[in-house]
Amino acid sequence: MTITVATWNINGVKARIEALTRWLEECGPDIVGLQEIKSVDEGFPREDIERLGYNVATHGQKGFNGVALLSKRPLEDVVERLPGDDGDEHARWIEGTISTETGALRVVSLYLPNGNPVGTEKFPYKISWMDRMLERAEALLGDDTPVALVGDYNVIPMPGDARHPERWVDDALFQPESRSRHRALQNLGFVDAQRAVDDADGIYTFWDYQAGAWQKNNGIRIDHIMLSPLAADALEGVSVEKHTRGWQKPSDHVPVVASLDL
DNA sequence: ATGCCGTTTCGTAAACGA
Repeated sequence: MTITVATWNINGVKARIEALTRWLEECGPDIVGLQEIKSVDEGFPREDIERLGYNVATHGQKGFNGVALLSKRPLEDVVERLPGDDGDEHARWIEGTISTETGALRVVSLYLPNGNPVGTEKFPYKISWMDRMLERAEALLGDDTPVALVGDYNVIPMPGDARHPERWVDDALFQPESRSRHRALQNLGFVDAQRAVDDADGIYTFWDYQAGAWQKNNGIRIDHIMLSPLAADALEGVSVEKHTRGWQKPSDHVPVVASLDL
């Protein structure tokens, strides 16, 4: 049976509830990882989403960051922290498992640190966070359950993932240290779902609000669905929901959806 | 380009984002 798993950096769930519910009704994904909900758990518009038939698990934070999982099936074994640094209070990680008639899928919604500006403490925080992510990703491979690591990675993996790669060479999203760790995730066995189904350049998931980036198609691909080998074997297709960027009051990111025959 | 735009906060300017 086909399970659709999606990721969307919503850039403020309360400001975006109209677009979010519109897209959930239109697309009907089985499970969605949200990032940048910018809300505490108590402020999350849970009822508006539950009304559409979704279970909701949130890991919120005041003001910024914050991740969530929305699932038509019950969410089991929810974990809200990335291990490796008990002092890290940023809400950037939530994982949960859904059961299907034929098995299960473990889904992580992750919001990887931006890391800018390079040269401040923000960049080593990003890199050490990625090292922690790699540790957790490797541990998840030890289970029999297929895994989907979905989210805003804040990494431009390849030059072809940016309209103007030369403009990003000094940016944390395109640093060799960021890109090599994204490759390390693939070397563990995780597959970039988008590249697996279509290796074309020029497929973007983010367009800045500034300087007419959307109108000029000055975009980057930084929202990724990374699949463990068992999940990648089930991959049927990927959709970048580009049309949502043209809606009223859009997020600067668009959803990415993978279909898995599990 | 210390710019552009958008969301959030014990707000009315500043932090954060990419």
